[in-house]
Amino acid sequence: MRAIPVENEQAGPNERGGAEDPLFAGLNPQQREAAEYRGESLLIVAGAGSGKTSVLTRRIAGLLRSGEAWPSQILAITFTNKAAAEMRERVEALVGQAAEGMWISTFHSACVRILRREAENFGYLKSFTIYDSGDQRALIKRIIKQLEADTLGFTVSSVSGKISNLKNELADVDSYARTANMDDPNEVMFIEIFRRYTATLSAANAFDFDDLIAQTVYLFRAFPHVAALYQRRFRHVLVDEYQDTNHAQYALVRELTRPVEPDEVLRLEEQGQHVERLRDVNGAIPGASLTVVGDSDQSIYAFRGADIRNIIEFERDFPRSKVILLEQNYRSTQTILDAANAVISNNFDRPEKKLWTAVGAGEKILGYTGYSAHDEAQFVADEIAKLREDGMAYKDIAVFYRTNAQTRALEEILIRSAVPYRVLGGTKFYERAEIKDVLGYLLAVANPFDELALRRIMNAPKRGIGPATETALASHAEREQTSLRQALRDARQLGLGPKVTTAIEGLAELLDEAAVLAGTAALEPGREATASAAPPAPVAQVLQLLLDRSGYLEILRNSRDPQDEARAENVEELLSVTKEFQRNNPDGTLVDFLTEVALVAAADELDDTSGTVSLMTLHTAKGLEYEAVFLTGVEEDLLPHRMSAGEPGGPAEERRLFYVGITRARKKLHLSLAMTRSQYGDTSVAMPSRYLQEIPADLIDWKQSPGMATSRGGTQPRALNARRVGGSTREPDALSPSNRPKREWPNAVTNQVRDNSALELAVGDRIRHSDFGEGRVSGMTGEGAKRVAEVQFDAAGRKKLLVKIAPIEKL
DNA sequence: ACAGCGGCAGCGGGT
DNA sequence: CTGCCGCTGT
Repeated sequence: MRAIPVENEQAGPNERGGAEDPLFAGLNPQQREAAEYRGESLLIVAGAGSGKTSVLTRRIAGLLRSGEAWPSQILAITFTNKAAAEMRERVEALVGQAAEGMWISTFHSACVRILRREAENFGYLKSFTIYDSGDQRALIKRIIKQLEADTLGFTVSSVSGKISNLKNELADVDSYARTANMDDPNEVMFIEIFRRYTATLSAANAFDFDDLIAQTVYLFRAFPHVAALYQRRFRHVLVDEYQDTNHAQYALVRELTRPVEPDEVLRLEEQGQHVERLRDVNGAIPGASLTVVGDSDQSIYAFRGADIRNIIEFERDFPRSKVILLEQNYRSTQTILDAANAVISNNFDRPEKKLWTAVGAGEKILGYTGYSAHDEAQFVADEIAKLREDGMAYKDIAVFYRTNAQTRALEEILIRSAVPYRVLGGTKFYERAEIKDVLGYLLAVANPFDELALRRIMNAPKRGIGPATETALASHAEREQTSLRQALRDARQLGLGPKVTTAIEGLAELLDEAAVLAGTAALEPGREATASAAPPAPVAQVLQLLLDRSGYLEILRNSRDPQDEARAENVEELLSVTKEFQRNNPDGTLVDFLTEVALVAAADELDDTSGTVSLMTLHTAKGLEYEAVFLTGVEEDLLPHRMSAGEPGGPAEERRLFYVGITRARKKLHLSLAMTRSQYGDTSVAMPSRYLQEIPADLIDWKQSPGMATSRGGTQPRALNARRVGGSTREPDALSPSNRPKREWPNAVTNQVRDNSALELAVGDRIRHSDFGEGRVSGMTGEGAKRVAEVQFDAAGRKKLLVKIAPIEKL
């Protein structure tokens, strides 16, 4: 993260004359108005790089300085932990210690805080578990198997997607069942799955990610006196990235900013809450002031329910609202902004907005078309080397891609080229099996009703508790109307083998002992007596006990599987995470630790001092900026992604994703693609993305254009942009027949793709390649258009070539 | 109960 | 190509 000076380092000279308030120094007139405006509701439409965080943080600082608000009356909500951390840091830089009393957090962590405080009001324990998507999948998988729903075509991902969408719309099983068509067996089955899923979660005293928001809304709606506590408390609610809010989040914001009715105000007063200064003439507490910041052009989360209408219809939703547009960009060169504006203007039905900058044109965009993903990656590595020679630091360079699968080729080449890099947001530490196992132990201690956690650790490490034993325990619990945890304690009654019985009892004792140590023993009814009067032990100590006595770590260390060594190191890493947690949070409980782990899963605290190139998906890139950006894989079926084609609004959303990528670059933007791309183990021809055509030709220097790459030397470098389809640069989002990429862009690229289909090749043939020179065919695989030749080149080494399009001839 | 295997489905993004 | 599932043999 960049160092955040108090002055706005991005803004140009102050455009207003006169005595300057240092708090607002350097803000342009629109930014300043947005920071100073006072009213019920404010929408700040903040284009990419327009300094919105500066505005938000100054707005907060202004409220505090003028005495309009106490820190505790401010709630600032972001989507990511990273954004929350940055905002906190920047507010701290302005107001110092006062920042500590503010809630600056993500939607999810704000809701967890509320739910933990209020859990006991609606049938949960405050030690509830948060199920991540992996847990959710595991649970759904079990339910599908129980119900044999796979025979009806149900998959884990279809079910979890549907449940998630419903929760984002604030639907629950019952409300959904009321509207469903019960003549449809698939509907009936889905409802049964959903019902069991909901029941299991609630029996486990657990919430999934979507529940965190939805349940908070239900809580507020069902208990107005609970809602009133928060409506009274938060006088200023600020929401970042408002274009990414889904319906549940929107509803939450509405609930939080609702006025408190006079009778509820009286109730608050009876509880000893201070209300006198907040009451209006009618005795009500007016709704909190709401500030939302967003940019509909950067809405890229429709897949998880984000509803762009929330921002588009803000003025209708909040009738007395004010809208302020920030269009001056302090990040990129005009060339980059021109490209971005040109691309995004192809999305129709968007509020007009054009970014501009005072910094000048800058360098052209550099384009490159590789023969393969590796060739493309080599371009990235080579250009990074050049940027280095020109004095750019690795940390100022980023490489973006659409899908995580694309990292492989990039990583291979970067390693080979000795470029230091790190992958942001990839496979996460907390998703590794051994980490989930160990966390399972902690979860089972923190929440004895968490059946999923218990099942996970039952046989990890192996103690001879197989599926049969697990089923026996579960049915015992069912029969006795008790928990799985209690069933473990009752193992002796089950008539299992002596070895297994001892193992189960050992696990039950270990968990009980750890619960006493952690101070969670009293959670189970009837076991209060075992609770210890001593204060809860630190998390690390509890974990150490669990690891020592379960033998988990020991078994990994003694394993002869070489991978287990790395797993053991990961577990040790987790142990040091718990120690670190305790240092930072001396009073932090086990539940606090587990909450942090669940919500801050990406341990990608970005420290820009690391001196590495950053690799990430386009989604991860939002909100970040780099001196130089490589946007890779700009191909049809990748960007726009194949799966977006059938979705309403899909291609438009993919275009916004491309736009987000372009606008991350400060000085130098690179666009690259490959002519062939491998997936599922085989290689196919890739077409240049339709979005490339939307960038004016004179903004891009093609080091190798798609045209050049297909017919060496024959075409003009800018053939790609040379011919435009007459008049129509706008395309409807639906994939109408007249609108398929190939038809719409009958340009040089698609027409010039080489076709060697007829070329006969066999092992042993000598060939000449226009780049790699002469070589001998050492292997042939694949059929028809996917025929691949493996060639041992005399000078260039061994390569795999897609025969159909490779620039080769037989000798 | 469990290791080892072969067959098959999946790579769309994140709290 | 990879990871997961179910089958088989011990």
